[in-house]
Order: sequence, then C-alpha cells, then structure tokens
Amino acid sequence: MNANDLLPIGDLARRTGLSVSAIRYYEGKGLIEPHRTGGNQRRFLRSDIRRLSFILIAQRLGLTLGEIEAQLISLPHGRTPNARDWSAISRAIRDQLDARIAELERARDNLDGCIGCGCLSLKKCALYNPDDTLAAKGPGPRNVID
Amino acid sequence: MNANDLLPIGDLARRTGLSVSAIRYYEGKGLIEPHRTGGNQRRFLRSDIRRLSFILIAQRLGLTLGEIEAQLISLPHGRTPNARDWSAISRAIRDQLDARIAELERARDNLDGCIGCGCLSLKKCALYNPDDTLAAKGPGPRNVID
DNA sequence: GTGCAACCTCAAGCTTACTTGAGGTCAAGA
DNA sequence: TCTTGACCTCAAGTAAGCTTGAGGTTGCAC
Repeated sequence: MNANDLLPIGDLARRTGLSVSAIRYYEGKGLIEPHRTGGNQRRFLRSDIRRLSFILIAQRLGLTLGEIEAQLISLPHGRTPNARDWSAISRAIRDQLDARIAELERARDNLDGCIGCGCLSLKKCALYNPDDTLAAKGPGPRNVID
Repeated sequence: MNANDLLPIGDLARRTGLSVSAIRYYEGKGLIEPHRTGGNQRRFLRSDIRRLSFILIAQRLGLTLGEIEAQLISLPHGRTPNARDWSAISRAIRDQLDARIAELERARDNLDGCIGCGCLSLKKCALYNPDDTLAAKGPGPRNVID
C-alpha cells in the first residue's frame, strides 16, 4: 500500500498483456488516469490492472471504448474500487449482452422468411426494415441507416 | 427481359435505399459487377437489386463486406440467381448467426463468475482467456488478440 | 557518473466502410 | 442544338482503435 506499489507502464503492459501504446491510447481516451513522476513518466495503481482487465473483457463482449468509459464513470473516484463496485458494473453489462443476444435471435428467426424464401422484398422484409435497434450497431451505409 | 431492363446506378440507388457512392464502393470491392454503356456508364441487371438487398441484410446481421463477398461467390455466374440459390446462402448465414449467438451466451454465462466476483483474474478468467473465437470479431488491441 | 533500457511526445499510418468534393463527360428533353 | 441532371474518376476526409517511427529524456544499475 505504499508508494512502491506504483507501476510503470511497461509493468502494467506485461501484467495485462496489453501493449504500451494501447495503454497510452486509453489514457488519451480518458479510460485510465495514471499519476506522473517528476520526470513525467506514468505511474499506475495496482487497481488499474483490474481496470484494464475490465476494458479488455468488455471489448470482447462487443462494447466500444465509449460505452466502456460510460460504465467506468460509475466507479468511485475517491477510493479504490472493490468487488461490489465491479459487480454492479457487471450487472449493467449483462443487461446489454442480453439485449444484443435477443436482437440476434430475432434476426435469425426472421432470416428464413426473408432471404430464405427468395423474395427479399424491401418493403415487407422484417430484417431489412426492423423496428428494433439492430441497425445502430456496426457498419453499413450511413445514408440508409441514418 | 430485354435490354431496357438494365438500370442506371441512380435507379438502383432509389430501389435499394443505398447511396450511389456506396454502390460504386461495392463494385470496387467486387461485390457487384455492372455492365457499361458505350459512354462508360454503369448498367445493372434487375437481379442486382436482390443482390444489394442481400448485402444490406447480411450487414445488419453483423457480417463484414469480406464475409459477404465470400458468400456471394457461391451464387451461379452464368445465370440469374433464383430463390433456391438465395435459400442456400441463407442457411449458411443462419449457421454463422447461430454460432455468434452461442458465443455471446457463453460469454454472458461467464460474466458473473468473472467480473461479478470482482476477481478479474487474468490467468483463470474464462472471458479473458476464452478458447473460442470470440476475440476474432470486432476491434480490440492487436497485440493481445494476435 | 555513465550507459542503456525504458520512458516520453507527436505525427503519421493502418483497416473498414463509406462520404464528399473537384473537375469533367453523357444523354435525353425542349 | 443546347441545356441540365445524372453520370464518371480520383483523391482526400471520417470514425474507431490502435501501431509505428522519429527524435528526445529518465532513471536505475554498475
């Protein structure tokens, strides 16, 4: 718990498997805020390892860095986050995951009636004209989506 | 079925809701191959409307243009694709969708035991060190993923 | 006290999926 | 024939999520 617990960026990179440049990039995005030495080098808390791990996991689940940042601001600012704090974030992400799974299942269930029948009717197709938010995710032509 | 059935790019754009520039971009990617007039203008077959519709739908389902192209090469080259051709592609995509849903469900089921418990152990975490291919999708730091 | 690995910043490059703009041509109606 | 809208190409811009490189500084070990 003393000052020796502060880690330089290379150590943090080795502990998390991230590249040094990725960690610096995350700092630029406001996802993590290291201290600085007198010589301007970054020094991280041990709890930042967990913070970066969370970022990695959330990315695997399909969240963008912006969405992850939105989750991270719910962490306490004065003290080191504990298990209960992380658990609350976990629940929020689980809800997002559930929603995305439900969207994909709806899409799958529409697939056979849409492409499968060969009609591909643009006016009627449930996939092509969905009333849910599937289109908001990922790429695709902007003129059509917006 | 005569030559008058050939459509200029603007008509195709209006029929599909795509922008003209997006259609040209797809041509550059090899997803669609229009004829040309003597004056170098693109002329599309009516069946290309369906082809573009397929591209739009597959994008909504989360496929990249590269993956979509891989599906499209299974269409016949000599004749106009029929309902049976599209149906076969539909099945292939449905399989991919099923796989992605299963991945997300696995991730969700691991979530509480991973972030939820607050341990976020990098060595043991099922989310962080998955043996499936979840990591292959989407962004994330390349050094970790590759 | 010096050497060298590790750190620093800033700018530019990469990928995907497009859009936008400049500068120019085509084609169909009046 | 002339005009005008639709078309053409090519280059550059955009956003996200990083990496790479140049050129320079820090800090720990010997």
